[in-house]
Amino acid sequence: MIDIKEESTEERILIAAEMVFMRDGYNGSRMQDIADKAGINKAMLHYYFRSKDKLFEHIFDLKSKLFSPKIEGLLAENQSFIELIQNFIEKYFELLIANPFLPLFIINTVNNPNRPDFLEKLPYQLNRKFAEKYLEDLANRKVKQINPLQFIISVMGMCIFPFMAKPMIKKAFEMDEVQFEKIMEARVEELKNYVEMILKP
Amino acid sequence: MIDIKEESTEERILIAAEMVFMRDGYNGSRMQDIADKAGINKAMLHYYFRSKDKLFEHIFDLKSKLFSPKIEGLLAENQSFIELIQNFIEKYFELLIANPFLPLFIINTVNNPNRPDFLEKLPYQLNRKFAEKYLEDLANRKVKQINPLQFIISVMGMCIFPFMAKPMIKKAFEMDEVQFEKIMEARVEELKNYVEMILKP
DNA sequence: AAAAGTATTAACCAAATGGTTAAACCAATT
DNA sequence: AATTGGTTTAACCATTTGGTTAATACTTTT
Repeated sequence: MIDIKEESTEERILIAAEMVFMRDGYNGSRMQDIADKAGINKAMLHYYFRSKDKLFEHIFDLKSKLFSPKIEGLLAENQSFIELIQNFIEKYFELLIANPFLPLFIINTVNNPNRPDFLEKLPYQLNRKFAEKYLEDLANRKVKQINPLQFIISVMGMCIFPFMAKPMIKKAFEMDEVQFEKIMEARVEELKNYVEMILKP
Repeated sequence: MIDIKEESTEERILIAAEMVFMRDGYNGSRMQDIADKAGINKAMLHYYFRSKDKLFEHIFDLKSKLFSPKIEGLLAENQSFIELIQNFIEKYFELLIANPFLPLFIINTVNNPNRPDFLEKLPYQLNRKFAEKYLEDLANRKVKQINPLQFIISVMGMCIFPFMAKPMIKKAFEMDEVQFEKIMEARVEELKNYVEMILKP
């Protein structure tokens, strides 16, 4: 348990709210729970953030930016599509290992029919840039012909799915937490190999 | 909207509960909402199923069996590991297209820390049988050497992920519902190709 | 037809929950 | 020291929500 006593009240609320919302989702979260975790009175939550909705929106805004990561850094170096994807997998796994609840949080929020506007907040540039780079390399015969849309969805799925299905995976393969983490670390290289096997002409 | 007026009260409750629980999750669902959809009094829900918990458990029991599908049928025919996986993808997509909310429902339930027992209810034989078959084919040099555990997780992820990320995918690639469904249908062949490219020696 | 069992309803209840208010507290300013 | 502005608290409020109850309607048995 992190000690959040040192921070300012507003920071403590944000840290507590992030913990609770990420773990329990909007509907499963209780303002009292957040207040307790922040070590403050429930009224303070409304003093700093007017309502549960507004507080949630604040957390979502912070977290949603992480989900489709900025790939400017990846694109900067003049690399092939295969290298680009492999690089993406590496960076994305770092993020997911640091934020294992992020996928479920984002996907649940975005699937909530009561909050269609939240869908707009996610950054979507990434997919187009991937597709562009793919077509460029295809013209130069540096990659096999596949459907880039399907391919990108596949890569995302292979990265994200295990973090959402973690309890099932642990159970199915009789793993403890440490073993699971080891598997996730090893997964990066495995996926990079798959990418090569699928794309290399 | 399906007309459920013809069915018995108990059946109508189950149909309504399935709709609501699958869409809104346990915490997001309201007993009143289920009662309204079933066209009955709220007290009837408690008359037939003692509590919200029990009703939810009933629905989960029915749906959880679908998630890790029986592969006896697939294993019966004496086929290679590659064919087995390809066959699995085909059958699994049929299921997912018919039950697009199933993955999110199961994964959310199983990630709920308040209900650790629900994790036990899922069928897990499938993974072991896949691994066995893989090792058999590996010995006969019919498949490349990969990590079967990582591979199975990858296949599951590639199948399941797009159904959970559907709102984001539609938004990112500016698709409507019909286009999305077409992409999902086409996805089967694409994934079967990936499997060959990864596994064929 | 009477009795007995089953299904259904309206009204009600208690707890939980998001949110408000008015007073108290505290730090800086004058 | 008094004023002022922001911060914090305890108590309170209204609504929602899962669940109950007692009476009523409907079916089946005798």
